[in-house]
Amino acid sequence: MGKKARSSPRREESLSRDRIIEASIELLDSSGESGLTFRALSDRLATGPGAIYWHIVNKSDLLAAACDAVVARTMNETVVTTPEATIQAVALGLFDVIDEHPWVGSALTSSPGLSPIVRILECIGQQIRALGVPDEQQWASVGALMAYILGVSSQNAANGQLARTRGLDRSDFLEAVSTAWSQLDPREYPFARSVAGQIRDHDDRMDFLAGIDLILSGIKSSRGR
Amino acid sequence: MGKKARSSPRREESLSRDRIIEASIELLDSSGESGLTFRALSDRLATGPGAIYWHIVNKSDLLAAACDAVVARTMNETVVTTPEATIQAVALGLFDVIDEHPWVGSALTSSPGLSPIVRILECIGQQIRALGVPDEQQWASVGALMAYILGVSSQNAANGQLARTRGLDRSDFLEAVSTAWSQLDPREYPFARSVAGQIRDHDDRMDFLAGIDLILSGIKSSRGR
DNA sequence: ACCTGAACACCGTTCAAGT
DNA sequence: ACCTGAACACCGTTCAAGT
Repeated sequence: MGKKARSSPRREESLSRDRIIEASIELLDSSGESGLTFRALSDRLATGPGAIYWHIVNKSDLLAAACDAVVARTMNETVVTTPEATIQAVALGLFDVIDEHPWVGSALTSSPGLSPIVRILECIGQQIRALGVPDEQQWASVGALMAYILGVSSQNAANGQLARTRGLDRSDFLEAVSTAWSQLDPREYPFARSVAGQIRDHDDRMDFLAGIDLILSGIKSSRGR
Repeated sequence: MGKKARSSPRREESLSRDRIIEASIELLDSSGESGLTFRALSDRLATGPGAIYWHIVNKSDLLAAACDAVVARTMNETVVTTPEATIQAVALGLFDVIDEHPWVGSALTSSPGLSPIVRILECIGQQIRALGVPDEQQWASVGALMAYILGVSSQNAANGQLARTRGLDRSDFLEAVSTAWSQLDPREYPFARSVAGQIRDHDDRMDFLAGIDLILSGIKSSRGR
């Protein structure tokens, strides 16, 4: 129970941008967005807070870099087959990374460096092209898919975090939302009340894929004009 | 040039939750998310930082309340006509509020109180029902539309903020993104390069509406199974 | 019941000083 | 060239004390 019995292992390698980013990801995963602190980070890296600034410009740069690293890893893992299957695969891949690393969701939207966004756009864009979507419609199609993928994934991850904050697991959380919605004023919220039941026992990933198919079918049906 | 010549007008009314939320919105609009501070807020309200805690539980509650107030205002302004037109109207309404109040975008995603989300879901859900979408597809349809609307609007607002940070107007910013993309490695980023030209002179709001139509056509085409 | 404002335990960031 | 760690100017939040 010694005051501070060498909590972190003695530093073996010298500091580097990559080692800092790697440690940041671990910190973000274990303690969330608010857990990434220059003090916590320098503790883990067995150095002082000032040292980090030699390799990283500031906190938002650090967050963007961590985000890019995680996204790049996922994009590289995606196997390219048919356009539809590839889009589904990359969508599910992103859904799962964001679920595993909830901080990626919010970091992506406000990402000052655009690189992770461009990575995703490129991959989806190539498939949209392969589908034979005419030039003028490519931008809107890719935009719709990306907004959907990132939007739903972020919301899903935010729900998961919110649930965790309240000490519930996912199904307890959905249960709570479901009953809250079913108690809304039926005059003002008829629709929310009517879908309250559906929300309880649905599969987030399946619904997510159903939405992708919906958008893909919209893209294909308006392809011939 | 007196040290501090009564910067804020003397308080006339007593403090209240509504007055605090109103002042928070002004502060968020004028100085962004980082401008909302208990000290800045209490200055503007001519009181001490502790007083605010009598009416508000904490900062995230305050942000959620400000967000809800702005969203509720927009939703109430939307005129209901045909389902398609109503969905377009509410989508454009949200696009514009989020453009005007960029902080709403990020606050909506991580909103711990779900009320603004439910407001939007209810409005869109009623239109989806009116379109005759079968029960099992309603959830996915509404989810796709909401994710698209909030996703694109938030991204658009984030771009605007990013541009402002760098002291550029919107078209200068798009110009910069366009040239950055056109300089990407053609082997790795063929698609991004090819759409780089399109990004320069496009109308964000028009593209946004095109995406809505795309999703609506997907919803309608899969409606009969 | 409502407000005050000092105090606490944090932040990100800087920078003289070291090696 | 790279690292150290004290110091600065902030935060959100609490709470004894006032009215």
